[in-house]
Amino acid sequence: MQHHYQKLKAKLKQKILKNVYKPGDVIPSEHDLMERYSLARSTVRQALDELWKEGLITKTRGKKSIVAENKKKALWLFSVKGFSAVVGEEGEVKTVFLKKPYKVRWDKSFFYPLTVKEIDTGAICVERLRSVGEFPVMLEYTYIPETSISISSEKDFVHNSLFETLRVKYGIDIEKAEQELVATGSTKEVAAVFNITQGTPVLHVYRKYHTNKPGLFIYSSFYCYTGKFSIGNLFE
Amino acid sequence: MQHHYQKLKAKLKQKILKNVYKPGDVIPSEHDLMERYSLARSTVRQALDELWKEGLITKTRGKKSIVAENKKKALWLFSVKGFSAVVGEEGEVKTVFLKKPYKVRWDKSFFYPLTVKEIDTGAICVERLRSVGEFPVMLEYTYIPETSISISSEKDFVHNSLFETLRVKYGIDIEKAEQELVATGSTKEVAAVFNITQGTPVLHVYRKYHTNKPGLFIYSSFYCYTGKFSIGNLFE
DNA sequence: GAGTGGTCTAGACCACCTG
DNA sequence: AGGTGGTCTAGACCACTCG
Repeated sequence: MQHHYQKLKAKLKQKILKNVYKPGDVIPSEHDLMERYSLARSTVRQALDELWKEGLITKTRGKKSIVAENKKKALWLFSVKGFSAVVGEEGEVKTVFLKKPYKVRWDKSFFYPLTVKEIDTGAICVERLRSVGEFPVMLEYTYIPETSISISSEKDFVHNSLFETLRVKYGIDIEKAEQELVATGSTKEVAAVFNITQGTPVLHVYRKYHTNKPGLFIYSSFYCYTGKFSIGNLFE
Repeated sequence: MQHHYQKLKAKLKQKILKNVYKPGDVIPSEHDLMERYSLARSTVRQALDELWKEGLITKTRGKKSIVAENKKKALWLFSVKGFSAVVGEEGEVKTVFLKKPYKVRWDKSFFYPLTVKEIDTGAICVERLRSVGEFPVMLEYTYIPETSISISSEKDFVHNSLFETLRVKYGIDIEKAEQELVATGSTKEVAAVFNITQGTPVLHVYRKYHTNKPGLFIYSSFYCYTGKFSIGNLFE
């Protein structure tokens, strides 16, 4: 959280999530934000653009931007900030760590090609289940190269958040990500977690996170049950 | 294709797709592109950022950007420019119009809320099937408000492309889009098109395109069979 | 140390919206 | 007509890469 646009983005996001700016409200114009925070317009715009991509505001030429109505029953998870922003009404998003984080050796046929250095060091796997209200919706396996990282208990997490922990304790920031999507029938294990019948279609996502540390990538494989909530995103 | 960054993006994209810049090649630095095309750096960067989001180049601090290796068996369709960019080796992407475009009245329970004006006018539906090589991968239904648009035959299409047609003939540019994803079992009709057994999981996408014409939105509902090719995208 | 991409500033013009 | 967001310019500093 070092760049100006990230700080501004975080401030506005907080105000939106804490209902200082309510759904349907206008937010200050780019010009106002420039003056209020002593920033150049392009910096303000970068912050607002990211808020738009996360589905928090809508922008229209000639009008002020407004806080999005969060009525959708969609999960907005195609942003590297992950899962937090989203989902109105139906209930809050909760994250549960299924096991203690554990060490693994990279599988020979990992879903993304690995560098030699990555293969030499092992990885730490974190298993998490996300729920909206009572409904489990996302089962995630995250793989972090063991280089200079030591997480051995869920108590090591800051604010119960993996990425927050990486940022605060290790200075690791997520900058970008690439992913691949596949629709697949749920396995017995996945079905059990989501409380659905085996074979029910689920979304399987493979993800590779790019960090601010050159050569350091974080990988993730997760399943989404879209029967209760769809997956939403915005793009250009 | 009016803005400078869009023109530059299109030029670079052409060079990449026509293999003037081959996978693994470096492309000219931002500074070079500034001078060559007499543009400001931020304009060059906007073009390159969009190419990155479409998966055509990779960027690294301190190094020149390079043309991405298109080895992935993934469809890169989360960009409003649609389908064209993608998929190496395995074969070319083809688009087939399944029927003549036909008029429909909006369904009462359309997948996105409609304005009164939209409901009053009807819509034109275009059914298309996309294939990679021999494999059909995407069955799409696109709905265009009938306002000031008259497409009645597939021969009305420019370059066999719907969006190209809207741009050239009607001055309609797609700027942004929002979408929702659901994993679902294929219906009999969908299964028949993809030549799979009924119930095989497919990805169902609902999409709303925002255009440069205020109040004009284009809607799309499509199915992706991800058994042969996954769906890929990049984000921040 | 020179080159590169990431961030940032301080202006500008335009098309669009509203009163 | 004045305000708004979308595009654009012409600079600047930084962290990083590489020879």
